Amino acid sequence: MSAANRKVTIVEVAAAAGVSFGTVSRVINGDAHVRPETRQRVLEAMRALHFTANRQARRLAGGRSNSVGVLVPDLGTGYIGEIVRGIDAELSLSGYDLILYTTHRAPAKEAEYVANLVQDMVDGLLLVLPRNPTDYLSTLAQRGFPFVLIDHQGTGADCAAVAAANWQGAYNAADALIRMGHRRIGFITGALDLGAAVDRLDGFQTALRAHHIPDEAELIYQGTFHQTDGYTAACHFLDLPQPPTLIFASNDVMAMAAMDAVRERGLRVPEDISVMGFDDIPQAALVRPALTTVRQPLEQMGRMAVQMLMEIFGDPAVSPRRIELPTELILRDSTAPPKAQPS
Amino acid sequence: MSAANRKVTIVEVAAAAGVSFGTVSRVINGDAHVRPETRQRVLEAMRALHFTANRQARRLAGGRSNSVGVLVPDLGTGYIGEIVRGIDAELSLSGYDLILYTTHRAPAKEAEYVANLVQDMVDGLLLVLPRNPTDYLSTLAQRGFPFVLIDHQGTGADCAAVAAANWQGAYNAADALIRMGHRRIGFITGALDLGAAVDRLDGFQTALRAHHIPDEAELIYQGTFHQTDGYTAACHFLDLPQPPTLIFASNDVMAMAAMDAVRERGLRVPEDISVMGFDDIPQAALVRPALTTVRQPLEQMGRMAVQMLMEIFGDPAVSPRRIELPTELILRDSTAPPKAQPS
DNA sequence: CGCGTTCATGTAAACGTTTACATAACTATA
DNA sequence: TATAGTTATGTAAACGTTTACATGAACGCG
Repeated sequence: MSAANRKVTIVEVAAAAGVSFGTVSRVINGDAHVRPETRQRVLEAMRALHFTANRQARRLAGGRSNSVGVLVPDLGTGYIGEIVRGIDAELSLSGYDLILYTTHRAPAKEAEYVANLVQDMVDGLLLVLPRNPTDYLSTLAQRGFPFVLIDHQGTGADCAAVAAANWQGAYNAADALIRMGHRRIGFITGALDLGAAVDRLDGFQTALRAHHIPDEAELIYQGTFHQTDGYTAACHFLDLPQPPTLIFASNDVMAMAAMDAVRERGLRVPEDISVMGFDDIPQAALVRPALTTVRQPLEQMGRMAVQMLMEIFGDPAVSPRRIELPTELILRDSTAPPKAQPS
Repeated sequence: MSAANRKVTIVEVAAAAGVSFGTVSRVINGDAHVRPETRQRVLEAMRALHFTANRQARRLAGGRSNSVGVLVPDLGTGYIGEIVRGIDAELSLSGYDLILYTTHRAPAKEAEYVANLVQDMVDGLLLVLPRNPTDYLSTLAQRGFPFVLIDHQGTGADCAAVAAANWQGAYNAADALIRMGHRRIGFITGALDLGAAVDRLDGFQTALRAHHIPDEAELIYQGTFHQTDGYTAACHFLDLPQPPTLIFASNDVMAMAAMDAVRERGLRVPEDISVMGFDDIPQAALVRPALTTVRQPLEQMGRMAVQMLMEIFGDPAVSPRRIELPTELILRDSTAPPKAQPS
């Protein structure tokens, strides 16, 4: 109501409530040693003065800042965006603030810098899709700083992590499409320095083997998860003497680009060739034909990561778990049984 | 190299460099009063010790935290994401960190709380699409706290702001499509408590008038920018005795939903009915048929806002400007001249 | 009824900086 | 060569909290 011109501090609240600032601090931090009636008085004073604790000072003095840092590689693909949505939603439930860092600019060295920097700002860290995190992960772990990895198939080191069942998703999808009749499948990999990409490729190849389909080199195109790869990969496949009947891209973005390439050749999806992706980003359902894909529970991964972090906050000694969330094949309109089946 | 276990402070750097901590502080802040050779020694010590200044302490002591807060309503639509991308890119150029707050949870009152909270955390604020900002805007302005509004057609109060030429965009688009032959156009509005939505509607209606086309109530559907509105609006229009030949949605998300509705009726876009949107979010180009739309320079709006903020940092007394970035009609495949033209 | 406990509250130091001020070391001037 | 005027550096207080410790009041027990 009244336009307090300066910042309201704990001391002013104390004065208003007729107690010392120490007591106010105790009330804020929920310390048990404060008489209910005193607490009430303090609470009222806080409300009346529109008091909000200064997080800087809090954290500096050794308390919690009630915010967690989120490191993401970028914001471009929609894929990250979904994860962040989940994180944000869950975080706000717990009354934490989100501090977002994009690290697309940060090669090797900057990583440690960022980690360092972030450390005295936030209570914990959420690392989305860390690229080569070995550098600072050890530092973090060793200092006992709370963090959880999202979508990183790590070195197996015992870090708290949440990921999607990439291998399983790729396997199941390939299996289903093979049963549908496809035997020549062009696969576009992701950036193979990412565990997720390797897992998807591996799941795919295992399904092939399970059906006794030979693993032909010309049907594996090495991509990097970027849109352009989808386009060039599709061109490569279509130029083959015997093109595949299905293109399976390691993510949706590449799959969509592949569809464009197919159409540019005057071919139709899925009548002439089927296309599928991985991720189920929002636009996968919007694109025409709607994209068959493997759904990663992106938003839920974010939520889960936050929950794990809160668990760690509660008990720092808790042994780090790695949670793998299930993926699900989403059949839409971009896939169909192959039209001409020689076999 | 060496695994410093504790946080490195200014004092340790001072010891290593053989100077007092005051001098180190001066070096950090680029104070002129320090001998070049001393500065060199301090710099080396900082590097050797992997020193990074503690932002909390810095800000608490009255300095800058080198981070700016960004308030967004949510992260869902892709529309906001683009703006944030621009902000992030430009911010990192200036060496600032981004602190992201999503306010979807924040009705009326929380706004002031958030603003208060944020204030002692960041050096400045970027408010994306503030809903009813009058509450805290005055507080902010009155305290001389630096901030700039993004995509808010305000009360005309003199706040720094960047926006897109919504009126012009809608006018030009409508004008172009009318010249293409459309005379019955169904318009889906956005949430009319948002200035942008009003401007688009107004631009559209003005174009109609300019071409002496009567403004029929049944051809204006009041939406809220959400996907479902697009669907129901399209159904409404198609059920009309004389359906429009073009549906003009106030954003891309509604336009895409409208296309779905059209297709469900067994009609084809654009052969049977044209559809267009507004924003040019990334998926607008991906969707089939690719969506005709009005491009808002989303990313650039973010960049511009940061630049304005930096300007304010540089000289707080600078008089607040309102910048309106031009919009552009992007003709894609979802629009075509109307097929049967009675007139 | 007095003394050791327990519980509520006040106090002081610390967190890592910045900034205003004090001081020491130089210059330049007369 | 003494002296005022700079310029570089050191020092102390402040920022708004938390936390360990000190104090004082109330209470139960023998």
